[in-house]
Amino acid sequence: MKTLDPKFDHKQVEEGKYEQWLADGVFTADVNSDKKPYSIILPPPNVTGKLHLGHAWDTTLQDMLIRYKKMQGYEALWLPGMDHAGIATQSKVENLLYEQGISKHDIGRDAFIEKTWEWKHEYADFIRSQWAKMGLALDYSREKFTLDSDVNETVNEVFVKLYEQGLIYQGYRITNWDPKAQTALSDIEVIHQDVEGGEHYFKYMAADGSGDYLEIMTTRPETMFGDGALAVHPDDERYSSLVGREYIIPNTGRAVPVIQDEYVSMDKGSGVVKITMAHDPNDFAVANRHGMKPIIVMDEDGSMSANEYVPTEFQGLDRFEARKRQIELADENGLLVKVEKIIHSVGHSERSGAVVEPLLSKQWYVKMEDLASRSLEFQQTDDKVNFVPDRFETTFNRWMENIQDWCISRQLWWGHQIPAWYRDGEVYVGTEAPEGEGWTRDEDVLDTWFSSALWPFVMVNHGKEDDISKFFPQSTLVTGYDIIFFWVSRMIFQTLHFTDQKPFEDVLIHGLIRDSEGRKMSKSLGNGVDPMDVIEEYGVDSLRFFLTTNSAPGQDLRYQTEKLDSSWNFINKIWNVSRYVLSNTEEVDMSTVNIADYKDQLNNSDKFIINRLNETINNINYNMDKYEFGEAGRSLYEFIWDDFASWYIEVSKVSLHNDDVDAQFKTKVVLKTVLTAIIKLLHPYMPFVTEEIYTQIEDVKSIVLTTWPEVIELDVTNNFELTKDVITAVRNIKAENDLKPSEMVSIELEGEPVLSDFDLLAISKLAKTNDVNFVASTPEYDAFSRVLDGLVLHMNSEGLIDVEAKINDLQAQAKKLDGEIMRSLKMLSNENFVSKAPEAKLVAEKEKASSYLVQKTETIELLKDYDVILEASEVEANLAELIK
RNA sequence: GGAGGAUUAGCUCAGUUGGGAGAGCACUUGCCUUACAAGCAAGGGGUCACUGGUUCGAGCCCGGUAUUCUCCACCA
Repeated sequence: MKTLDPKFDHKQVEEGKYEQWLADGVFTADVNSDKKPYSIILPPPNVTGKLHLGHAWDTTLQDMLIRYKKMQGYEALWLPGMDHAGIATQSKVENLLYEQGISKHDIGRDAFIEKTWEWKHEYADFIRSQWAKMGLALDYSREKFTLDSDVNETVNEVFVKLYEQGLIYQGYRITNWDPKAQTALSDIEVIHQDVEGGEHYFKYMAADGSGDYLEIMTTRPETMFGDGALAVHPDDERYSSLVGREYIIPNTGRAVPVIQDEYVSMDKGSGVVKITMAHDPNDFAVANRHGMKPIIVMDEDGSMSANEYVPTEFQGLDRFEARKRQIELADENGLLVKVEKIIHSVGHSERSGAVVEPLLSKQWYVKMEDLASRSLEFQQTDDKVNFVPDRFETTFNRWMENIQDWCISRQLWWGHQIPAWYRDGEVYVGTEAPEGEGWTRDEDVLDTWFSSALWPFVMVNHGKEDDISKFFPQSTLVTGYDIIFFWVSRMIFQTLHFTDQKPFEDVLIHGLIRDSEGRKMSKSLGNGVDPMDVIEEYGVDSLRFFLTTNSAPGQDLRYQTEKLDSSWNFINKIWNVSRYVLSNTEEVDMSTVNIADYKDQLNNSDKFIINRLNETINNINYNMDKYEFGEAGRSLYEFIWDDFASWYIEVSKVSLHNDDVDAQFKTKVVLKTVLTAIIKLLHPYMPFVTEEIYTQIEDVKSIVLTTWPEVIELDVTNNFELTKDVITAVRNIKAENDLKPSEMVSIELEGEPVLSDFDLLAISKLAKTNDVNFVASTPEYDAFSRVLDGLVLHMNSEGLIDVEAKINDLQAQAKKLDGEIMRSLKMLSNENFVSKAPEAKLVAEKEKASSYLVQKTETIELLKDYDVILEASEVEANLAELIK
């Protein structure tokens, strides 16, 4: 048998374990197993770079669930994968090329895609090495990538089917355009940020030369060249006479007519609005109602178009330059009324950061109405996807209720190319290219989330039909609340549509990880923390325990090194506890020994620790099943540190140093039984250190292959209070001892001799005093006395007691008891409490009250010896009456 | 404009059907006690944001207010 090193060294503990797990195939799920299935699909990370702390958190939660379920006897599958992350990856590679002075157009589509695959392979390897560091129980035999050919096939099939069902269509309308990445975006890829802008008021002079003008406000003067009309509300009497009259766009010679539309608000600004149909979604709608033709004045790169509508000096100018110039020029021409600075919300591209431009273009859309309503109806059924915490279901529902059609085409090269072909205005959509000459394929690719949305059924649909029947729908999806719209909601409606099933039973939503000051971790702030650095310093087990026990579900988590120190200390504690137990219990073989065989030899402390272990196991099961990892972790922490290490191990030393060989062995059995359970319970939180320790308890390949601890079925219920007495006695004696270390000569316990000889021995050893004995009545000598639950503790300091201090001490005890008695009286004298409270609560309260009364009586008796007369109060009499 | 968090000890946060306010870190005191000084033992510290209500009883449930964060929508 190996022994544990004196000092916990996370690097030594982590060394080689992951490789061994993979070699032994402990993470590989068997589709033919009889065991109940449990499955999770890993939210596929983007192949754009390294994993950050948020990934570490997300994956640790999943890893805990997988290991927990495996040990509980489930056939647990955790399916890894990565996402091609279209726009994100493409811009990374473009930047890389840009640094070399190359544009993607220089090398062409095929070569660019080849370069991107190289990038992908490099980062995929890197990500896998990070998964290994984290210890993730992933089944690599099933690993997928969103651009794998079989995934691509499914994506194409889905696209074609949706097209045939009329749920995918091409639309010519205003979309969110990223002029930097030069692609369309969906609504949720646009991030609104408050920035400083201006409300610019221009004069649109009447075309008849009368000198009349209308005052028009705009925040985007550069789009004025695209105006097609000025609009007023039909009911606005101020302007009704002007309808049809024409006004000249400032700095141009072009005049536009006044039209009426209910879209215009009479009470906003001047009540006259310019209609710029190709560069504003609302204006586009108005223009369509009036049969106006769109006028495009800006190109895809954000520069002003070179056409008849844009004045020559503006052509090719960047949109923001054009804005400035237009204002200047209007001012020079006396057409600028005023400019008011404002803070307003402006859409930015999630990826490139560029200000998003509403641009008229032809794109592919998913029609959302039916898909959304089906999801919403499904969430009304008992079979619904269960959100944890459930408030996120409301978030989901709200979004679904207000959803717009989803723009899915992207003007990129990296991604799933859209399976559509064109010839002379004809459109063909199919999984294969159409027959015949002259067809050209759509150059666009699909939104990266279009393929991610299919993950739940694509992932298990790779030629393994059995996997689907066994592991689909998945059991739990774990992700952050920032991903609900992008991914969770889309998985739900796509999976419902294509499989008539939900994608997963539960969605566990966690928060965001923040820096120590509560700010989001971001590149621009430079406050990001690399999980690999944390692992280097604290070890992965510390990181995992920190991540899983320091927040409640759905709440954000602040990264604090103090918490990691604390986690490290806990693991160090576990390490030392294990060292103690293992070095003292070598002869106990856990594969043959059974604690039930020793049930008649168990002392109060043995039963106490088993009782507490049972409570802890129940508590952990309860909380793990509710995804309350923090609560489960705290319960383990308290049990291990307070009950096992601080109490039971100290008591075990008394037993092990005693002469009774049978008792010694029994103590060893308890020690090792409890340790074995603890290490298993800890495993999901800290796989590496528990593997290290467990393989020294039993000869097994891996702790993952063992079983989850069960409650020990022994009658251990009646010893809790006795051991509490022992603990309280030790605590009291030690407290006194600290004050007067050399003066205490003996300890007497007055009352029925309910404690065993071993208990008495334990008290004297742990409190470091002379023998402890039972006495029938109050001793003659002066002693500090404490009234325990059912016993009176006398600490004999042989006449050195300060009598006044002792009296004060006893009176303080009495006063404290009075408070408790008042509280009990209040509750028990309340008819509503007595009649409404659960029976167990009532009984417990009566027992408490009874104990307080006895203690108070004892205290009064003790005070009598010093001629301090303290009568029992009316309150106590009343309470005594109630208890009967 | 709409929605949802958060508000508990000096700091960061738990608090599981309503029933005597907790942890980690920090602080004070005493200890190198044969698993652990990254430890052990003891201790101080809180009108649970404010306010009304329900209840015998509220940190917890309901209404309102304040502060703060986030998301969604709109802004010609």
